[in-house]
Amino acid sequence: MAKQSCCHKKKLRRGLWSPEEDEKLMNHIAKYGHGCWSSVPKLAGLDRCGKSCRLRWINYLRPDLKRGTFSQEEEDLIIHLHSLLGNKWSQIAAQLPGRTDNEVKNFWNSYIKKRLRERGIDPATHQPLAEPAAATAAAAVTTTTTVSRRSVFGDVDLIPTTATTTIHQAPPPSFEGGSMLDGVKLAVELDWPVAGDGVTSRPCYLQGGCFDMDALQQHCGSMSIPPAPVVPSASASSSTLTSMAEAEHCSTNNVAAGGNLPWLDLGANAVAGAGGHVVGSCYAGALDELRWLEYFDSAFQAAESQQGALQPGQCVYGGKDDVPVHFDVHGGLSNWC
DNA sequence: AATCTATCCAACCGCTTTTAA
DNA sequence: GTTAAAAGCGGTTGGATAGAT
Repeated sequence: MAKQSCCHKKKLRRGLWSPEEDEKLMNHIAKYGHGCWSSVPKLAGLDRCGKSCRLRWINYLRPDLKRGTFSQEEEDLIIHLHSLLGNKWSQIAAQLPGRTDNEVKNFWNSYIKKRLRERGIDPATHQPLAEPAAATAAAAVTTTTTVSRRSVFGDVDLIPTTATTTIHQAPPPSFEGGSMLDGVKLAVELDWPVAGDGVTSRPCYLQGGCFDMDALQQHCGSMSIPPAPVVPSASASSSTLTSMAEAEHCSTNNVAAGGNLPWLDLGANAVAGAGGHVVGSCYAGALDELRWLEYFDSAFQAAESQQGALQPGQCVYGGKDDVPVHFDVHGGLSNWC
């Protein structure tokens, strides 16, 4: 028999919160803080369980909540972080100031998942959905152990060091001084698989590169990989173009298109320059399309790049188009520059 | 106008982890 | 070291609402 919740046991009120209940809870916390949540309902005069009060406060009443629709940058960041962390909603939400894990989770399930599927991307794996063409590409990937999954975006510092999955949160990303992806620099301690534990290949992301975890473990051991310089990736550029378009849409001051995105000279300037001076809001839709197409394409690059691996000595960022290079760690770490 | 269907999101459920006794 | 309570987390549910028929 299923265990009854605390609310059931005590026959407490459940369901939606009334404005009066919200007010009681807010007043109580404003005066005394929440302290021990189990004592909050009694002290606040609420017929709720402490757990329910806590959830209501965290997800709805907290004054620092942002609420409202998610921005393009937030969406980009969620997709990116999900590709790294999976359904670790609290960790993802921690990178999004003013957003709750519940909010992020709902947004993912109701919107992002659908959009990814529409574009032929499996939201669970961030790889192309199984289709004839995609299956071929996927088969190519499985022929080697060097590539398992590719980062959708390539501009986040991820530094594998030890054996946990702790995200060290950088200072909150700024919404004003740059794109969110630009603001978030993550150092991740990855959960290294132990040989024979059944985990055959997990991705390790380092600023546009994608590594086979086992391979990296073999090669790195306890070595520390120095953070590579922040280099714009082609995949980041299109999403940022969208952001730029939106920024332009929101601002009448015509802030220079790339002004708040210092590292985004690549695609940004190309478009802004070619189009005159700035990207008008009317291009936002097209840019969004571009972004998604690029995202889709990037999923195939895993298969493609492993066939055209870096030549010995070739710099990861030495490509003529600044396309993030995806290389084999077995012989590729020395190529990092 | 009435009904059906899809979508969104707040809240709940139950499990795991952390903390305190 | 053990146990119970509290807190945290991710998955799921159900009600409200919008849009389609």
